[in-house]
Amino acid sequence: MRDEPNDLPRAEALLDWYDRHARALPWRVSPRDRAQGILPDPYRVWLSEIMLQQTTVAAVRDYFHAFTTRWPTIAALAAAPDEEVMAAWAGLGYYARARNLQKCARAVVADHGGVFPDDHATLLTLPGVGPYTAAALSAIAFDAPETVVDGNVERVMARIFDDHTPLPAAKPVLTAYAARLTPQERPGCYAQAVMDLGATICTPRRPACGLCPWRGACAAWTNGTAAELPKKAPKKRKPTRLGIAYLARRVDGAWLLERRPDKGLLGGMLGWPGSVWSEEPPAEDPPIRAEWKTLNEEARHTFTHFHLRLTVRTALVPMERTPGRGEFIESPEFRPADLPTVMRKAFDLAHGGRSAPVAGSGKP
DNA sequence: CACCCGTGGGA
DNA sequence: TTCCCAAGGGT
Repeated sequence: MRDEPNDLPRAEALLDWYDRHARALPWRVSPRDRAQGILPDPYRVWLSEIMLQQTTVAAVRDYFHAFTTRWPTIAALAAAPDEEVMAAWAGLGYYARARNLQKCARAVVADHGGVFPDDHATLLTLPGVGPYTAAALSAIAFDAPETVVDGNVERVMARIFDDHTPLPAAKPVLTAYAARLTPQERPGCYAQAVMDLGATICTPRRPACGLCPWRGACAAWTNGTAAELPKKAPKKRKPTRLGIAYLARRVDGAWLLERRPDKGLLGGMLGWPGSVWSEEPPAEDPPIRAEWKTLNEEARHTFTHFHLRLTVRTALVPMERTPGRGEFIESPEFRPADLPTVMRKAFDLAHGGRSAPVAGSGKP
């Protein structure tokens, strides 16, 4: 860290800015309404926070609307079949979130009478709720003065204090800075305000320092280092893995699909039976005996830590033939939108053209 | 602590 | 094309 600002930034200055510039979001209660003592439904706050983990507001919007329309309460969500929740989450990514969403909903119903706990320590015990989400729920849904630290807050703190320690090593220090600035008053608005500041003004690239209410107290602004912060540890480059997907269609139109195991990549999601994905050319492993044809184009997809090139093979199989693995799903019940994106890409290639989103599914 | 876990949009 | 990034959590 270099020169710390002489004066700490004041929460009041940020709250004034937030009162004027708060974004209206479907899971949010406006600052004006919060001033009247109105707090948001903890269920909606929780759902939005889980969806927003490592995910943009733009990507979350439609999913949030679809979920809250279909499952308006945590009891409704807890009662929903796993497959329906996984299908509704399809395309949003990080599918462990959806599995933990169900676990958490059921835990709240079973262990807390269907009422979201308002205690920070208890929140931390819930599946899928870590330090960030527990603090966000405490602050936003219950107006408790907890310190939220997400990627936005890390960036804002690194700049305010001009801290050049690379992430993730810097996280504890940045958390301590954030705690120093957290006010006792209006903690819910403050939590959303810091994150909004990071999302709209103190952005990763080309921060709009000229518009920042905390500019006067920002060491990085003084030193001209804002744009290069926060520092990050160098990333590894992604290897490319190869695989084969087998898209079998029965003569009656049913598709052969397979539920993936709960653990690991795309856990719990529906997908095409296929080979293992590795950097070596895959061994053939068809799920059913058939005359397989290979598509000219392969499906390409990038996951968190590798690129995938997926060879797509298709076949038409007679009614009486039984698969070695997977299960035929009748055509009317099969919705491509229920598949994770990589599987939908394979389907689109086989089917010719992008599959249409299902009406009312809320998917892009 | 290091690694695993998706996706789409923008530079 | 390629890289980076987004309201992290679990193991």
